[in-house]
Amino acid sequence: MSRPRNTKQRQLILEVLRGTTAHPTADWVYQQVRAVLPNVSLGTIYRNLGVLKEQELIQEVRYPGSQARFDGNPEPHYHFFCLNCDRIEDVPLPFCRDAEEAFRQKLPEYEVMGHNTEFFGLCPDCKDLAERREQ
Amino acid sequence: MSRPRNTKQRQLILEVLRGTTAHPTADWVYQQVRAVLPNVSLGTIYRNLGVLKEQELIQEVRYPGSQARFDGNPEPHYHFFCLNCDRIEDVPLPFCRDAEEAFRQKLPEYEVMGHNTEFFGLCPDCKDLAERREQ
DNA sequence: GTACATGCAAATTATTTGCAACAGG
DNA sequence: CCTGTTGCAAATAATTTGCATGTAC
Repeated sequence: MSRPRNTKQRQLILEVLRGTTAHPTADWVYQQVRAVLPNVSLGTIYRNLGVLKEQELIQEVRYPGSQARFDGNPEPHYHFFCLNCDRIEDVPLPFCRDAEEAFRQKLPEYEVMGHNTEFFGLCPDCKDLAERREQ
Repeated sequence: MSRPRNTKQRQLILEVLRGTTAHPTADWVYQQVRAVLPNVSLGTIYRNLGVLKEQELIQEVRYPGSQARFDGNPEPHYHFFCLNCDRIEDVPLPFCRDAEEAFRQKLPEYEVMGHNTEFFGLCPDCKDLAERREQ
């Protein structure tokens, strides 16, 4: 276990992630950071995303057919994934752990540490588009 | 929209996935299929996994830090992901759509088509190991 | 001063694709 | 036959790593 340092690269990556709700990819973060530190490398981005994840300051979100996405909010919360435009949004519903409790009751031999839930479907924009196309 | 054919490669890939509960990677499927059809290529595996997904005969499961995994059971159900050994298991709890309904009530401008939930923690084997190590 | 971190580039991993030959319906 | 599919190999995309140098503490 090493103690991570507060490099300006790492601070900036965290700021970038905290400053958006778009759940961006590593490459998007890279572009943003590069606007401030033009010599930063993509390797540094990936290494720091890994460190920040280990420190539980950020989360990684995955969805089939999409590359890794990052979330500056480390608290458990729901995500919505738009099947049409690949957008990921936060869902303003309270995070409910009832299912975890049911799991522990039924299968006590497991250690359940948490769960992720992603809803999927069409975001308002894509739903509108789809409805217009139908007519 | 083209009509897929029943090639022996595709049939076999589906059988392999239906014959395991291990949620294997594309490469594992490749090894299994190759035991029967030695000339099959990995490209064929990936192409067919894509087709089978589109036909909703299989599912793809993703978890941070792990490559794509495939599930021969296309019905919505819960997964458990072991943080220590990367194993994915099915969870024998009834699939509950209450959260989807709550989502629709609160955000009717979205079209919610479903949701995925993965629990995570330690499987029985890894929990035992961890407990023994603690002593 | 001593790790940890960086930039750079090369390496690795995972997945996709072009194409000529093949095969299912 | 016609068109979807295959095997092969090369290409692409995503991510990781080795290493000499730089920098936080």
